[in-house]
Amino acid sequence: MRIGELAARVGTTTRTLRYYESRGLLPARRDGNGHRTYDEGDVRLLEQIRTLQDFGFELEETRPFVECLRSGHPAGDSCPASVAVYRRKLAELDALIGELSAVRDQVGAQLVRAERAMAELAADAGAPGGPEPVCELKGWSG
Amino acid sequence: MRIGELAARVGTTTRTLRYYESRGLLPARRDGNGHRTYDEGDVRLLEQIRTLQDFGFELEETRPFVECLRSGHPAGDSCPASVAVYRRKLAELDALIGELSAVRDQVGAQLVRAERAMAELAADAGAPGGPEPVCELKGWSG
DNA sequence: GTAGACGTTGACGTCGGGGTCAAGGCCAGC
DNA sequence: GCTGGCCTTGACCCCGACGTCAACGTCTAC
Repeated sequence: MRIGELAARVGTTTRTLRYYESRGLLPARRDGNGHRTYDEGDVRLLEQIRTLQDFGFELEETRPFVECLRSGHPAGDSCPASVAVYRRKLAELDALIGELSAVRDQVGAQLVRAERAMAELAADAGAPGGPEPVCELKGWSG
Repeated sequence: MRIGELAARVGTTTRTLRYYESRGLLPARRDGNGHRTYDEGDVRLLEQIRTLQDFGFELEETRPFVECLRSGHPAGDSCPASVAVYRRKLAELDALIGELSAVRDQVGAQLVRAERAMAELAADAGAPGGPEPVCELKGWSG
Protein backbone atom coordinates (compact mmCIF):
# COMPACT_ATOMS: atom_id res chain seq x y z
CA MET A 1 0.00 0.00 0.00
CA ARG A 2 1.29 3.46 -0.84
CA ILE A 3 0.89 6.71 1.03
CA GLY A 4 -2.22 7.97 -0.73
CA GLU A 5 -4.09 4.75 -0.12
CA LEU A 6 -3.11 4.60 3.54
CA ALA A 7 -4.15 8.22 4.04
CA ALA A 8 -7.53 7.54 2.44
CA ARG A 9 -8.07 4.40 4.52
CA VAL A 10 -7.62 6.11 7.87
CA GLY A 11 -9.09 9.41 6.79
CA THR A 12 -6.04 11.64 6.91
CA THR A 13 -3.69 13.28 4.41
CA THR A 14 -0.41 12.33 2.85
CA ARG A 15 1.13 15.44 4.34
CA THR A 16 0.22 14.21 7.79
CA LEU A 17 1.79 10.82 7.20
CA ARG A 18 5.00 12.40 5.99
CA TYR A 19 4.96 14.62 9.03
CA TYR A 20 4.61 11.59 11.31
CA GLU A 21 7.50 9.96 9.53
CA SER A 22 9.62 13.08 9.98
CA ARG A 23 8.93 12.80 13.71
CA GLY A 24 10.07 9.17 13.65
CA LEU A 25 6.61 8.03 14.65
CA LEU A 26 5.63 6.11 11.54
CA PRO A 27 8.67 5.13 9.46
CA ALA A 28 7.97 3.69 6.02
CA ARG A 29 9.66 1.13 3.83
CA ARG A 30 10.47 2.18 0.24
CA ASP A 31 9.89 0.39 -3.04
CA GLY A 32 12.19 0.47 -6.04
CA ASN A 33 11.01 3.92 -7.05
CA GLY A 34 11.58 5.42 -3.63
CA HIS A 35 7.86 5.46 -2.96
CA ARG A 36 6.74 4.81 0.63
CA THR A 37 5.19 1.41 1.24
CA TYR A 38 2.92 0.43 4.13
CA ASP A 39 1.20 -2.72 5.36
CA GLU A 40 -1.76 -3.60 7.59
CA GLY A 41 0.35 -3.18 10.71
CA ASP A 42 0.89 0.46 9.78
CA VAL A 43 -2.87 0.88 9.50
CA ARG A 44 -3.20 -0.23 13.11
CA LEU A 45 -0.40 2.05 14.28
CA LEU A 46 -1.97 4.97 12.47
CA GLU A 47 -5.41 4.27 13.88
CA GLN A 48 -3.91 4.22 17.35
CA ILE A 49 -2.24 7.57 16.77
CA ARG A 50 -5.39 9.16 15.35
CA THR A 51 -7.57 7.85 18.14
CA LEU A 52 -5.33 9.33 20.81
CA GLN A 53 -4.99 12.57 18.85
CA ASP A 54 -8.76 12.86 18.80
CA PHE A 55 -8.65 12.70 22.57
CA GLY A 56 -6.28 15.63 22.74
CA PHE A 57 -3.07 13.67 23.24
CA GLU A 58 -0.02 15.36 21.80
CA LEU A 59 1.84 13.50 19.10
CA GLU A 60 4.74 12.73 21.41
CA GLU A 61 2.36 11.22 23.92
CA THR A 62 1.18 8.68 21.37
CA ARG A 63 4.71 7.34 20.90
CA PRO A 64 4.61 4.80 23.78
CA PHE A 65 1.37 3.37 22.43
CA VAL A 66 2.80 3.04 18.95
CA GLU A 67 5.97 1.38 20.20
CA CYS A 68 3.89 -0.91 22.36
CA LEU A 69 1.92 -2.08 19.35
CA ARG A 70 5.06 -2.41 17.27
CA SER A 71 6.70 -4.61 19.90
CA GLY A 72 3.95 -7.15 19.34
CA HIS A 73 1.42 -6.33 22.05
CA PRO A 74 -2.23 -6.86 21.17
CA ALA A 75 -3.17 -3.29 22.15
CA GLY A 76 -1.24 -0.04 22.30
CA ASP A 77 -2.00 0.42 25.97
CA SER A 78 -0.76 -3.01 27.06
CA CYS A 79 2.56 -1.55 28.20
CA PRO A 80 3.56 0.25 31.39
CA ALA A 81 4.74 3.32 29.49
CA SER A 82 1.34 3.70 27.84
CA VAL A 83 -0.49 3.28 31.12
CA ALA A 84 1.79 5.92 32.61
CA VAL A 85 0.72 8.32 29.85
CA TYR A 86 -2.92 7.55 30.61
CA ARG A 87 -2.33 8.40 34.25
CA ARG A 88 -0.46 11.59 33.49
CA LYS A 89 -3.17 12.65 31.05
CA LEU A 90 -5.85 11.92 33.60
CA ALA A 91 -4.12 14.10 36.17
CA GLU A 92 -3.69 16.88 33.61
CA LEU A 93 -7.35 16.70 32.67
CA ASP A 94 -8.46 16.82 36.27
CA ALA A 95 -6.26 19.81 36.97
CA LEU A 96 -7.41 21.62 33.84
CA ILE A 97 -11.07 20.93 34.48
CA GLY A 98 -10.68 22.21 38.02
CA GLU A 99 -9.04 25.43 36.88
CA LEU A 100 -11.56 26.00 34.13
CA SER A 101 -14.43 25.42 36.54
CA ALA A 102 -13.01 27.99 38.93
CA VAL A 103 -12.66 30.49 36.09
CA ARG A 104 -16.15 29.68 34.93
CA ASP A 105 -17.57 30.50 38.35
CA GLN A 106 -15.63 33.76 38.58
CA VAL A 107 -16.70 34.87 35.14
CA GLY A 108 -20.27 33.90 35.92
CA ALA A 109 -20.20 35.96 39.11
CA GLN A 110 -18.75 38.92 37.22
CA LEU A 111 -21.45 38.61 34.60
CA VAL A 112 -24.17 38.73 37.22
CA ARG A 113 -22.52 41.67 38.94
CA ALA A 114 -22.03 43.62 35.71
CA GLU A 115 -25.61 43.06 34.63
CA ARG A 116 -26.92 44.21 38.00
CA ALA A 117 -24.69 47.30 37.93
CA MET A 118 -25.91 48.23 34.46
CA ALA A 119 -29.53 47.74 35.48
CA GLU A 120 -29.02 50.00 38.48
CA LEU A 121 -27.33 52.63 36.35
CA ALA A 122 -30.29 52.56 34.00
CA ALA A 123 -32.71 52.89 36.94
CA ASP A 124 -30.64 55.71 38.44
CA ALA A 125 -31.02 57.67 35.24
CA GLY A 126 -34.45 58.79 36.54
CA ALA A 127 -33.82 58.56 40.29
CA PRO A 128 -31.30 59.80 42.90
CA GLY A 129 -28.17 57.72 43.20
CA GLY A 130 -24.72 57.63 44.72
CA PRO A 131 -21.45 56.03 43.53
CA GLU A 132 -21.66 52.35 42.70
CA PRO A 133 -19.29 49.87 44.28
CA VAL A 134 -16.81 48.59 41.76
CA CYS A 135 -15.53 45.06 42.18
CA GLU A 136 -12.57 43.77 40.26
CA LEU A 137 -11.80 40.30 38.99
CA LYS A 138 -8.96 38.72 40.91
CA GLY A 139 -6.50 37.24 38.44
CA TRP A 140 -5.97 33.59 37.87
CA SER A 141 -2.42 32.82 36.85
CA GLY A 142 -2.40 29.35 35.33
CA MET B 1 5.64 57.52 33.12
CA ARG B 2 7.67 55.63 30.56
CA ILE B 3 7.36 52.11 29.27
CA GLY B 4 9.73 50.40 31.70
CA GLU B 5 8.04 51.91 34.72
CA LEU B 6 4.57 50.98 33.49
CA ALA B 7 5.69 47.43 32.76
CA ALA B 8 7.16 47.09 36.24
CA ARG B 9 4.06 48.54 37.89
CA VAL B 10 1.69 46.01 36.36
CA GLY B 11 4.14 43.16 36.31
CA THR B 12 4.68 42.71 32.61
CA THR B 13 7.38 43.44 30.05
CA THR B 14 8.12 46.31 27.73
CA ARG B 15 7.89 43.91 24.81
CA THR B 16 4.34 43.10 25.79
CA LEU B 17 3.35 46.76 25.97
CA ARG B 18 4.80 47.42 22.52
CA TYR B 19 2.92 44.39 21.25
CA TYR B 20 -0.35 45.72 22.67
CA GLU B 21 0.32 49.04 20.99
CA SER B 22 0.99 47.31 17.69
CA ARG B 23 -2.45 45.69 18.06
CA GLY B 24 -4.00 49.09 18.65
CA LEU B 25 -5.02 48.06 22.14
CA LEU B 26 -2.90 50.42 24.20
CA PRO B 27 -1.69 53.40 22.14
CA ALA B 28 0.93 55.62 23.74
CA ARG B 29 1.72 59.32 23.59
CA ARG B 30 5.32 60.29 22.79
CA ASP B 31 7.65 62.76 24.49
CA GLY B 32 10.20 64.93 22.73
CA ASN B 33 12.63 62.03 22.36
CA GLY B 34 10.07 59.76 20.80
CA HIS B 35 9.82 57.78 24.03
CA ARG B 36 6.39 56.37 24.92
CA THR B 37 4.59 58.15 27.75
CA TYR B 38 1.79 56.77 29.89
CA ASP B 39 -0.47 57.99 32.69
CA GLU B 40 -2.58 56.48 35.47
CA GLY B 41 -5.43 55.82 33.09
CA ASP B 42 -3.15 53.53 31.11
CA VAL B 43 -2.36 51.64 34.30
CA ARG B 44 -6.05 50.90 34.72
CA LEU B 45 -6.44 49.84 31.10
CA LEU B 46 -3.47 47.57 31.39
CA GLU B 47 -4.67 46.02 34.62
CA GLN B 48 -7.97 45.29 32.94
CA ILE B 49 -6.22 43.62 30.04
CA ARG B 50 -3.97 41.56 32.27
CA THR B 51 -6.78 40.45 34.53
CA LEU B 52 -8.80 39.17 31.61
CA GLN B 53 -5.74 37.57 30.06
CA ASP B 54 -5.13 35.71 33.31
CA PHE B 55 -8.62 34.29 32.93
CA GLY B 56 -7.78 32.96 29.50
CA PHE B 57 -9.42 35.71 27.44
CA GLU B 58 -7.76 36.31 24.12
CA LEU B 59 -6.29 39.73 23.52
CA GLU B 60 -9.02 40.67 21.07
CA GLU B 61 -11.65 39.76 23.64
CA THR B 62 -10.29 42.33 26.04
CA ARG B 63 -10.80 45.14 23.54
CA PRO B 64 -14.44 45.89 24.47
CA PHE B 65 -13.46 46.18 28.13
CA VAL B 66 -10.61 48.54 27.33
CA GLU B 67 -12.78 50.72 25.12
CA CYS B 68 -15.46 50.72 27.79
CA LEU B 69 -13.00 52.04 30.35
CA ARG B 70 -11.60 54.56 27.89
CA SER B 71 -15.06 55.91 27.16
CA GLY B 72 -15.34 56.95 30.81
CA HIS B 73 -17.16 54.07 32.45
CA PRO B 74 -16.19 53.22 36.02
CA ALA B 75 -15.48 49.58 35.17
CA GLY B 76 -14.50 47.79 31.99
CA ASP B 77 -17.53 45.54 32.13
CA SER B 78 -20.07 48.35 32.41
CA CYS B 79 -20.86 48.17 28.73
CA PRO B 80 -23.09 45.83 26.73
CA ALA B 81 -20.24 44.70 24.49
CA SER B 82 -18.22 43.61 27.51
CA VAL B 83 -21.14 41.75 29.01
CA ALA B 84 -21.64 40.01 25.70
CA VAL B 85 -18.04 38.81 25.84
CA TYR B 86 -18.65 37.52 29.37
CA ARG B 87 -21.61 35.56 28.11
CA ARG B 88 -19.80 34.16 25.13
CA LYS B 89 -16.87 33.16 27.31
CA LEU B 90 -19.15 31.48 29.78
CA ALA B 91 -20.75 29.40 27.06
CA GLU B 92 -17.32 28.48 25.70
CA LEU B 93 -16.13 27.45 29.13
CA ASP B 94 -19.20 25.31 29.74
CA ALA B 95 -18.77 23.58 26.39
CA LEU B 96 -15.07 23.02 26.93
CA ILE B 97 -15.52 21.70 30.46
CA GLY B 98 -18.18 19.32 29.21
CA GLU B 99 -15.97 17.97 26.46
CA LEU B 100 -12.98 17.63 28.73
CA SER B 101 -15.05 15.80 31.31
CA ALA B 102 -16.24 13.33 28.70
CA VAL B 103 -12.67 12.74 27.58
CA ARG B 104 -11.58 12.40 31.18
CA ASP B 105 -14.11 9.65 31.80
CA GLN B 106 -13.14 7.78 28.63
CA VAL B 107 -9.44 7.96 29.45
CA GLY B 108 -10.18 6.88 33.01
CA ALA B 109 -12.11 3.88 31.77
CA GLN B 110 -9.31 2.95 29.38
CA LEU B 111 -6.81 3.22 32.20
CA VAL B 112 -8.78 0.83 34.36
CA ARG B 113 -9.23 -1.56 31.46
CA ALA B 114 -5.55 -1.51 30.50
CA GLU B 115 -4.42 -2.09 34.07
CA ARG B 116 -6.78 -5.02 34.45
CA ALA B 117 -5.61 -6.51 31.16
CA MET B 118 -1.96 -6.22 32.18
CA ALA B 119 -2.68 -7.79 35.56
CA GLU B 120 -4.39 -10.71 33.88
CA LEU B 121 -1.55 -11.15 31.44
CA ALA B 122 0.85 -11.26 34.38
CA ALA B 123 -1.34 -13.79 36.14
CA ASP B 124 -1.66 -15.87 32.96
CA ALA B 125 2.11 -16.14 32.78
CA GLY B 126 1.88 -18.98 35.28
CA ALA B 127 -1.62 -20.26 34.51
CA PRO B 128 -3.64 -21.44 31.48
CA GLY B 129 -5.19 -18.66 29.47
CA GLY B 130 -6.88 -17.83 26.22
CA PRO B 131 -6.89 -14.68 24.06
CA GLU B 132 -7.78 -11.47 25.87
CA PRO B 133 -10.58 -9.24 24.64
CA VAL B 134 -9.20 -6.03 23.19
CA CYS B 135 -11.26 -2.89 23.50
CA GLU B 136 -10.47 0.24 21.57
CA LEU B 137 -10.98 3.90 22.39
CA LYS B 138 -13.70 5.42 20.30
CA GLY B 139 -12.49 8.74 18.93
CA TRP B 140 -13.65 12.11 20.09
CA SER B 141 -13.47 14.66 17.31
CA GLY B 142 -13.60 18.11 18.91
C1' DG C 1 34.32 61.09 28.98
C1' DT C 2 32.55 57.04 29.68
C1' DA C 3 29.88 53.30 31.63
C1' DG C 4 25.41 51.62 32.29
C1' DA C 5 20.59 51.80 32.27
C1' DC C 6 17.07 53.16 29.82
C1' DG C 7 14.68 53.92 25.16
C1' DT C 8 13.78 53.09 19.83
C1' DT C 9 12.66 50.02 15.47
C1' DG C 10 12.84 45.79 12.90
C1' DA C 11 13.23 41.13 12.26
C1' DC C 12 13.24 36.48 13.42
C1' DG C 13 12.20 32.35 16.82
C1' DT C 14 8.95 29.70 19.57
C1' DC C 15 5.28 25.91 20.08
C1' DG C 16 1.98 21.94 17.32
C1' DG C 17 0.14 20.00 13.59
C1' DG C 18 -0.01 20.16 9.76
C1' DG C 19 -1.65 23.24 4.78
C1' DT C 20 -0.11 24.76 0.50
C1' DC C 21 2.69 25.42 -3.20
C1' DA C 22 6.73 24.30 -6.59
C1' DA C 23 9.52 21.49 -9.39
C1' DG C 24 10.21 17.23 -10.82
C1' DG C 25 10.11 11.44 -11.28
C1' DC C 26 7.34 7.36 -12.66
C1' DC C 27 3.77 4.82 -14.68
C1' DA C 28 -0.84 3.81 -17.02
C1' DG C 29 -4.08 4.48 -20.72
C1' DC C 30 -5.43 6.51 -25.21
C1' DG D 1 3.62 11.19 -27.66
C1' DC D 2 0.89 13.11 -24.30
C1' DT D 3 -2.20 13.69 -20.54
C1' DG D 4 -3.43 12.58 -15.86
C1' DG D 5 -2.60 10.72 -11.49
C1' DC D 6 0.30 9.30 -8.16
C1' DC D 7 4.68 9.92 -5.89
C1' DT D 8 9.15 12.54 -4.24
C1' DT D 9 11.68 16.49 -1.63
C1' DG D 10 12.02 21.14 0.00
C1' DA D 11 10.34 25.35 1.44
C1' DC D 12 7.36 28.68 3.24
C1' DC D 13 2.56 29.88 5.76
C1' DC D 14 -0.81 29.72 9.64
C1' DC D 15 -2.51 30.66 14.55
C1' DG D 16 -1.34 33.74 19.60
C1' DA D 17 1.37 36.15 22.55
C1' DC D 18 4.98 37.34 23.11
C1' DG D 19 10.91 36.31 23.74
C1' DT D 20 15.19 37.50 21.96
C1' DC D 21 18.63 39.76 19.37
C1' DA D 22 20.78 43.53 16.67
C1' DA D 23 22.12 48.06 16.13
C1' DC D 24 21.44 52.25 17.46
C1' DG D 25 19.90 56.86 20.29
C1' DT D 26 19.50 59.21 24.95
C1' DC D 27 19.99 60.30 29.62
C1' DT D 28 22.21 60.08 34.25
C1' DA D 29 26.00 59.30 37.48
C1' DC D 30 30.61 59.17 38.57
